[in-house]
Amino acid sequence: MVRKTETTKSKKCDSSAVATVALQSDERLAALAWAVAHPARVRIVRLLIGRDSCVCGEIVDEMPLAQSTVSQHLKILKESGLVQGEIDGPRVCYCINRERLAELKLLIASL
Amino acid sequence: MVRKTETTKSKKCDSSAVATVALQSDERLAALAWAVAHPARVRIVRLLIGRDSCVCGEIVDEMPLAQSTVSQHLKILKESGLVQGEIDGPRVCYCINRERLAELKLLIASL
DNA sequence: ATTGTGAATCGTCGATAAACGATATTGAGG
DNA sequence: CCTCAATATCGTTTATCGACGATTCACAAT
Repeated sequence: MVRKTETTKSKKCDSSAVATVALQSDERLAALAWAVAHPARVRIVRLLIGRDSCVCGEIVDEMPLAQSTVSQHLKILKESGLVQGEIDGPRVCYCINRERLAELKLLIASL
Repeated sequence: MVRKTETTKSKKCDSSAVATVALQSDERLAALAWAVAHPARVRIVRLLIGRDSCVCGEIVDEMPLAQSTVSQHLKILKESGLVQGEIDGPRVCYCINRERLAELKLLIASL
């Protein structure tokens, strides 16, 4: 009845060393899945995959969302690593990080 | 500069009829990804896949979380369809819904 | 150096997730 | 019928998301 809650509270950062790898894998998968866990971000990812070359804020034009909102989603996608952004003159070109995408696919496929 | 925000506000439920399928696919993928977008839920899914047969609240024993919290995650997994729960006597057995899992894999793989 | 445009950030708001403890609920068995 | 154990649900708290408008930042080009 006492639930091993202490495990969470007392030693959050150092783990038991045994299942560490699995846990990290869980978090890795969760993080990548999280990036794609919103319709708008799925849409963006699809857009970027479609145009093999990079695109910039024309993403905004393709979405029924405010520019700032799209920018937020792009930020999340960038943080997950699924998307990369390069500054190209006055605008920013985004493109898919194929490696990360492959990682996501692998992690999901090997479930 | 006026952003087509109206699109969202005025006609949220009926879409242009063209990209409807794609949009639904986006939401489908997002919903399934969402189920797996949390380490604890990834863990649970892995547990259930591991034990091909159903398991019950021994899931709780495997997790450093309170019983109620695990129950919440299970609820989310159930709502996504990834997991099914059957009442088996005093306890509840959970098992993976292989079809949904396959759907998730397919949707991700076909990105 | 100034301006103008595309993009990121800030601040806010409402909604929802995540976690917990406490309280219901359910079904087996005495 | 009552009890016990396993789950689910409720209620609360804190943190985060998602969306927006407004502002700021960065860079090319004049």
